[in-house]
Amino acid sequence: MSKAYDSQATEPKMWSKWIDNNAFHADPSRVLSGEARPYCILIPPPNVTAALHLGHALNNSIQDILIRAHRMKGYETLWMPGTDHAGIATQTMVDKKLKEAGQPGIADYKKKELAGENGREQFTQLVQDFKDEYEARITDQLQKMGCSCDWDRQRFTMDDICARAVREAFFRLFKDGLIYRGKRLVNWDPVTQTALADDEVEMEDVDGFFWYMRYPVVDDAGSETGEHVTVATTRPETFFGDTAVAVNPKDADRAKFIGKSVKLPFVNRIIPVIGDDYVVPPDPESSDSKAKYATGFLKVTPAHDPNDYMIGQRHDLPIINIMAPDASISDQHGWEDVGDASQFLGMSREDARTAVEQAFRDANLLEAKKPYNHAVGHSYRSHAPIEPYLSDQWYCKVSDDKLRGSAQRALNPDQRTDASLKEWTDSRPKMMTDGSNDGTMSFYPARYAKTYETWHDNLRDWCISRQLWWGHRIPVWHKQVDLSTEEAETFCIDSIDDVLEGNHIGDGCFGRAFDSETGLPISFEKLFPRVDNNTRTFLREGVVDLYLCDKTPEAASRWESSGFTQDPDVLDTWFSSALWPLSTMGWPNADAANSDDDRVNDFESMLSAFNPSSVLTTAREIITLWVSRMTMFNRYFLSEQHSGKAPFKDVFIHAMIQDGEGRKMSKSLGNGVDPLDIIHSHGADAMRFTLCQMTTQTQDVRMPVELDAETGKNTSPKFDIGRNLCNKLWNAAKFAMMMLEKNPIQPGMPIDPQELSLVDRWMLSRVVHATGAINTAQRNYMFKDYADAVYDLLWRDFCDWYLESIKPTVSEDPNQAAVLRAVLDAILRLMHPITPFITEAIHERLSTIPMREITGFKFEETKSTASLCQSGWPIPDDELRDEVAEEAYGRMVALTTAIREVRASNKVPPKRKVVLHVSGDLASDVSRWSPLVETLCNLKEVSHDPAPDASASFVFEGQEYRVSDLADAVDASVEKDRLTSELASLSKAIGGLEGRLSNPGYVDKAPEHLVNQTRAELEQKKQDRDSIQSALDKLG
RNA sequence: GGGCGUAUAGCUCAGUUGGCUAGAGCGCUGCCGUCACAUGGCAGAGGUCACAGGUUCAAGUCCUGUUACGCCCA
Repeated sequence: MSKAYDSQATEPKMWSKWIDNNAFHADPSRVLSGEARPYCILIPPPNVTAALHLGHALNNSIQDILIRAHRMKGYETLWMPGTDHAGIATQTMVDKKLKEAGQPGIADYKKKELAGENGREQFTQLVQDFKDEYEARITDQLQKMGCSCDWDRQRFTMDDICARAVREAFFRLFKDGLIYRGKRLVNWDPVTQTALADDEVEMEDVDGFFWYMRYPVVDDAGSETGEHVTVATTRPETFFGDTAVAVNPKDADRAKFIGKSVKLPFVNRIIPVIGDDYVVPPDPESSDSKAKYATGFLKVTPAHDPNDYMIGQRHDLPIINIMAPDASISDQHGWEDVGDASQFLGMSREDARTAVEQAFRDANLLEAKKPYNHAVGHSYRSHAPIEPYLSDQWYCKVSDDKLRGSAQRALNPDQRTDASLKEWTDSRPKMMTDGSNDGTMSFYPARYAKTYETWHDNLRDWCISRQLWWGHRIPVWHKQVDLSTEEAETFCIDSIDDVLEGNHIGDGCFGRAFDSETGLPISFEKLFPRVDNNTRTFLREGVVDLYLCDKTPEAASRWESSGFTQDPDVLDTWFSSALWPLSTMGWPNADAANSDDDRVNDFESMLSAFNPSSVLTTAREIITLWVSRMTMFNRYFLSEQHSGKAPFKDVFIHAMIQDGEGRKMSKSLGNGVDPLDIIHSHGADAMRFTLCQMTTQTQDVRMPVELDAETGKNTSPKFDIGRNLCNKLWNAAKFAMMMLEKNPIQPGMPIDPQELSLVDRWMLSRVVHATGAINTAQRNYMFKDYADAVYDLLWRDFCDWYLESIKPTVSEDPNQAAVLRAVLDAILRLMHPITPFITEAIHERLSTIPMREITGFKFEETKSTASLCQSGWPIPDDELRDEVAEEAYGRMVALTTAIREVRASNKVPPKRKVVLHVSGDLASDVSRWSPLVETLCNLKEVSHDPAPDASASFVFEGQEYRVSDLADAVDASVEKDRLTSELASLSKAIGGLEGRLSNPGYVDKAPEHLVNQTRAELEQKKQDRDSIQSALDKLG
């Protein structure tokens, strides 16, 4: 074996071994037959937009640790891998790359599409190529990290199987009335020109202004009365779309204006002054900045402000959209009465703001302009300010109890809050109801349940359409139909030949009709009025918009020949992500999935074997974006009588890695660390161990980032911890196996642990302790505790003490050799989930070394032992826990430490052997511990004679002992200093203990065992002090 | 404005239901080329547990308030 561990040479070999053994493949039939319990993790599919960063490395290391541990514990283990198409992010990224390369971007392809030249298809093909490249790159990264995913089942959110799930889900929700089309204000990103969901909008504080604009009051005839009202606004450029001015009816000074009218300058539109509670009356002294800056008059622009939209709804105000999709001022999208404002048309909203200010100023209509800092929504993708924009969008009615309530009820009742349960009485989990499936999902750490709960309490309907090309196209076809025509009648009657009920049109297709005039839905009953019990007729007047949702692959050919056009929009990426627990398992059609995927043929078993999954491991911002939606959909689509099960039992939210200054790692700051760089410099195991050890229960962890001068790449000294640990393991194993190969273990009957030496019994007991600690840590997702337990077991117990202790005896003691072999094996298994490559490599060699069983030192049964990765987890009997050995060995360690201190303070050269003088009880202990003490303290001999004058003293368990032959002469002053400082610290401790015991409250009220413990401790310290004092006295 | 988190050694972090003289790793100081490992060994220095009150026999830990920083939501 090499002097140091070589990760670069080892990792590829071990990876091939696992793949050749098919070690990661999950077999659902073993679950369904009851042979094995399932353990399943669905990977949070990384976006194909970019390579993985350190946060991914952390998240996936955690998942692999859990997966590998459970595989070794005998579970049938599935880790489902895959990637996410990430609609807007990927499309934007490809567009940017094309532009950087000087090639046509999406704008050019849009022109092509308009010209009928297939621009959409050409562009999405380019994105597809990009996706292929990044998917391969991400897969490679995960494999380099050692991720033991079932690679035969890898999915992509836009592959055929996932696409079928999306069509099915959309169809069912559409049919059930949980998807609707609505003209609403959306969060519009004018740069990417798409709607965004609420959670895709980032609030940023912006230094802006309040503008105070005067609107003249007019009389009934429209003539100015000479009065005016002053509105305060942060967005003067939207005034073209004002359709009212509002005041608070309780505002005594201004309520008199209600019912009057004002004239919009330049536009010359006459708009009413209305009363609405929403308006905040002005109060210059108020700490509320709204009241402080308000004038009491609010301009109401329903098409460009969500609050104004609500006011507009309450007062039935017109909604006038004054902008084009790129947010320039336009009279082409719903604004007709331009009046004298045509000079502003075509301006960007930023230019318009300046121009409007100037125009008002010139007309003496600008009263003031005050600086104002406020939060403005920005697109998380383009970072442009969001424009509230009126448009037709598809919504998923997540506010329905079947979705929202179901997600609330999924939460473990211990993690619900009283306030939420009180407000949402229906959301109380119905745990007592048979088959309710409620209350089964728990968050770790528990505090994150609150984020989940609050999100649902405040949930609004989810805008699911995106004006993009990269994504799942909405499976809806539209046609405006004039019902009076013969063609319409023929079409409608023919198409509903096999009407079953409602608007069900044929197999897999469902339609809804809306009155084109009013936009109101037209029911089936109205469209096909009943003549008598058996006959229906057809409504022969009016124009309707027909929307047909068709989930079948033949949909396009079926409807487009009849003049229908497919909705051009795609679905929000999270719609397909939300189906991940279903689509990856072949839902809704296992047979079709089997034929779509030639790698596996057991989709029919997957859903029942592995859904719900065991745990979802993710970052906290995903709770709202993804956890919620997966829960709603899984429960909705798997519901029979009751809501289906939540898609996972546990949700583990891991910490976020920041740099040394507490900033997010990001490309723009240049403080990111690339996992592949670390794998290259330190090895995958070192990276994994370090990340595992950093994973505490807090929400942020810091990783100081340094630029490596040699490679020019970012790294962190923290990874040295992992590298050093691997090297330590490598060398300890090398040493142990050298011993074992020199003196091979003879096979024989299992060894009775009672026949083993002290240090062997101690070491076995340490393994039992560590195994327990590690199991507990895993169960509670305490990854740092796991790493620390491994560190202590390997480094402190095994290397520092066990290996050092057995050096003189292991070659002559066959039982000890067997223990060494067994303990190293157990350590490799306990470490394997964190550091899979190195442990596999060592185990490969260890498994060629003969072994002899030790009674009670057992390992879990697994379906294969072809590699360590597939082998069983340690399950040592509790009887191997040996408190007597731990106590005795602990005393020996304390004695060793005391002697080493004497040696160090007297500057005894490490090579010099000294003489220990003991008498009394300790003498027999030391002879029993021989030759451990001699080896560990480097003793020439243990003498029972009194020490010569040239010796140094130390105190052990209240008695004074001496060490001689330290040097040719002992320096009395060093000795004196050491003893004096020890005496001082003892006196301080004694003072503290005496103080506690002289406090009557303590003796009376503290538990008795604690008081006794304090008394015993005081006695011991006093003995120590007296011994030291007497040693000092002898020094004179 | 609401919610959550964090503040402990120079740095990164542990510290369960209150019960040690507050721990670990890195870094630092001294010694060590020793035949598993210098990516190592042995020994050592280093802390008013953010601040102010309170509860208690006992507070890093519980309560109240304050300050600073971070994140999420509005």
